[in-house]
Amino acid sequence: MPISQTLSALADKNRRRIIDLLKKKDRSVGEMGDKLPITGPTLSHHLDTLKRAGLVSSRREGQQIIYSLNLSSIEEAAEKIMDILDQKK
Amino acid sequence: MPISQTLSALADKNRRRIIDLLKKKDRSVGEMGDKLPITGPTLSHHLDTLKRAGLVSSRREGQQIIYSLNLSSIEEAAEKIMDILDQKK
DNA sequence: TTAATATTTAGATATACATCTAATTATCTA
DNA sequence: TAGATAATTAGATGTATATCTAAATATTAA
Repeated sequence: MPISQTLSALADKNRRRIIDLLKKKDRSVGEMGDKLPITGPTLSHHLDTLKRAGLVSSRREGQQIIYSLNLSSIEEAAEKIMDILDQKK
Repeated sequence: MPISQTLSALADKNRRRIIDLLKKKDRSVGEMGDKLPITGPTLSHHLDTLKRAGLVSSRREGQQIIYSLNLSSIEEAAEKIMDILDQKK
């Protein structure tokens, strides 16, 4: 995944709040919407951004879509970012 | 420094190239300009962005402005980003 | 003090993005 | 199958940003 895309995805506060919510457990869009100061469509847009950046995944469960953190991608992102910031590189 | 600002600053490829150049040694604007595919004014704008994000500092030496990495801020940025991505948080 | 060099600032443009309301799609249930 | 619920898509708007050329500022040197 391009690092620019990962960093842009993380640069938005509401998207970081989504990531924080998903750290605790997988959640439906509606459940996250209750905890965020944005409308459903805006939340949907942010989830799409996180998904295209590879940071989250989704699955349908009945009427709901459940999102979860993509742990391996988060790990990979952390490594790439450390590479940028590592002075000894 | 707000983490959003740090991440936005790092999200641009040319700004990451600037950081890479400054890892090796302090450099003047002109020297960096020779190594980047952008005009002087665009470079100046990126340097300003990095400076406002606290990632670089500058000093005048004669006609030239010399930029350097702000190592403590880079360290702090790395910690904050790891906090975001740390699943156990 | 005039000319040359180095960098920034001003102003313009095109693109990306965060947000909203309204409309659409998908699923479940009565 | 009709209505209710969940989520996404469409379309609009305002703001931010990456880029450029041209102009302004700061320093040095002749």
